[in-house]
Amino acid sequence: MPVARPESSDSRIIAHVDMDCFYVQVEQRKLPYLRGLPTAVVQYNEWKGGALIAVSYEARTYGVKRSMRGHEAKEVCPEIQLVQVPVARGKADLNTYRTAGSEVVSILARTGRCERASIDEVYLDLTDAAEKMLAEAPPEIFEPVDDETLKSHILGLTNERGIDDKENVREWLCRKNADHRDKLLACGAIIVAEVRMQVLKETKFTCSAGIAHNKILAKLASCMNKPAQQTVVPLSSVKGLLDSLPIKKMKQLGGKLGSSLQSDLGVKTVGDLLQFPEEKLQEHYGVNTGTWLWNIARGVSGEEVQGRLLPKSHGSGKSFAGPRALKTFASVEHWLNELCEELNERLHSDLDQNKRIVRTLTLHATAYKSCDSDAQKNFPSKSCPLRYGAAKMQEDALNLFQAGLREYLGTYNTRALGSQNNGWRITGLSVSASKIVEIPSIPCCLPLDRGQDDITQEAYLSTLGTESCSGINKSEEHEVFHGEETTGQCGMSSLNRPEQKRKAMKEKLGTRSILKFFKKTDPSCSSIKEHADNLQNVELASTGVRLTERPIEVSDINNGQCTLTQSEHKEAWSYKIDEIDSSVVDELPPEIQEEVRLCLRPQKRSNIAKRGSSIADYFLPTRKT
DNA sequence: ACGGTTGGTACA
DNA sequence: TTGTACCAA
Repeated sequence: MPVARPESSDSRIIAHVDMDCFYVQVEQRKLPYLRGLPTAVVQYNEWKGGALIAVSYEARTYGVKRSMRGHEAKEVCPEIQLVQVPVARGKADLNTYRTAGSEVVSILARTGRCERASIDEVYLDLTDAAEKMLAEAPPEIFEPVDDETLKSHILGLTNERGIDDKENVREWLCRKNADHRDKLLACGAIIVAEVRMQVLKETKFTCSAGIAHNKILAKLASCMNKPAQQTVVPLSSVKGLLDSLPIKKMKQLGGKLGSSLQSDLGVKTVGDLLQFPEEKLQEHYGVNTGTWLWNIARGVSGEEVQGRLLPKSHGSGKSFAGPRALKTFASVEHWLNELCEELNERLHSDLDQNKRIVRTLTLHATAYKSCDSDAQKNFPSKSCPLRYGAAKMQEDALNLFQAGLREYLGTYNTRALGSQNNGWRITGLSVSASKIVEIPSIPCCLPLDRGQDDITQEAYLSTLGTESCSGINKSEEHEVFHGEETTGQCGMSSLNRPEQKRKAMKEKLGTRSILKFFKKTDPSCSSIKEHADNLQNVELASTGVRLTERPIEVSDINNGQCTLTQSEHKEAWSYKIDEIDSSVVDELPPEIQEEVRLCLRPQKRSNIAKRGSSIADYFLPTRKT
């Protein structure tokens, strides 16, 4: 539960952007004849037509739901178009959606501090941009005519004179005597409408958005009017909104905590929460959660937009339902190998594109014992330092599994570990990589060792050659995603980046792009500074000149990951460098080890000795004290 | 014992 | 720190 911060008096302007049935849109862009048809994306299709994971709005009108199987969907909507998620290595492969999500993030990030909340959701802190707009071009003077802005939904706004709805919204946006915070919200709405149009223009994807004074209200609002619409939450509407809102609608309260509030305290709506003193809530749910609940009831939430464009971990997993549960050690090994191959590939993409290395490998499994009475225990997750290369990861993952299985089965039953099954079943396996550290100055052309698989390695090297090294493509891509680069800062991409071109593009452009209101005041997100430092370039991007010059396509982005700005590297590096353990460096692809070591300060060796310095120590049975 | 897969956070 | 649990979509 996020820590509440009531002291921050929420006069920020926050937006939550939510892609509309995102996977469907990705498939419809790829297959344009699907546009306008009832469509769903299904994962696998062997069993009952596969599981729906995204449903178009046309299909929803037939009652098609995300929880359905493909066959059920066909029953209620016979003409529904079912598109399958790509499969690689016997499992669902979501890379195309990751890539598409990154396209969107890279556009939204131009507006201000940006947090990638999921593959298809983003938070934006538009406070600075809104304040700048209000100061320099307030809506009350430069009346917005933009249709997308006027289609906004303003919670609590009534249309008493029965005039045209858009005219009604325009009047609200332009009120001279409005509260300062309402004026900022109006600016936020204009900014969000414009950036949503830009997303549509550059990606062909629609999205919906909520604009409010904090994250939780923005999130709440973003799904109130879908698809392709935006909703504003003025301060004056908050109480009326929350009073009758079912408690489960609030983010974080859709699960057990929400149920507990309902059953234990009789709280049905957020408004019902208001009766309870903070102390009471703390007694029931702990200090942090109690305070958080007390604030949420009042529409207060101080969580900041994180300023993070990239995921904090990578995972690859698969479930083995019912009869497909794994019974043999060999089958577990097989699937771990597949999962590790995918993970390894994604880690190398991250290294390539973002210069990030990963430090920890974790194995999760779900299991049950058919005969055993001791059904409570979960299969324990296990982790160890991550060694790059598919073969090493496979070896380590299998060892982690073995360690977990021993613990899961208990000491008496260890003889059952042989390849014969002795009652245990594995219904889920996943490997994940976490503790990602950004590293500077890895030359982008280094041929990285991919691991053992020749085919994979070959494919990798070829993409590296064309995409990462010399090609025009790559430098163009850098230009889209990077801001100005700090000179002298381990300048890797300055080599092949056409700086001159930027300057040449400084010509005068359309007069009133709102993106010019982005300001550099927030030190916590360096990318904002960069964009502010390059106003002309930002304007270029926002006015579609870049688009005209070279449209963004799916193939422009390698593997579902955005590229970090250089100064983000610098900032992260400056305080994370000391944390890199030399034993981790040992496990990097040999070619970059030296590179990384050069950047390490006079070693501060610390915490490798706990388990011993050998990887093998991580797989021994955990000893009791 | 099946919406799957992928991700995030809080806490002990 | 590691491992668990919960949450979301």
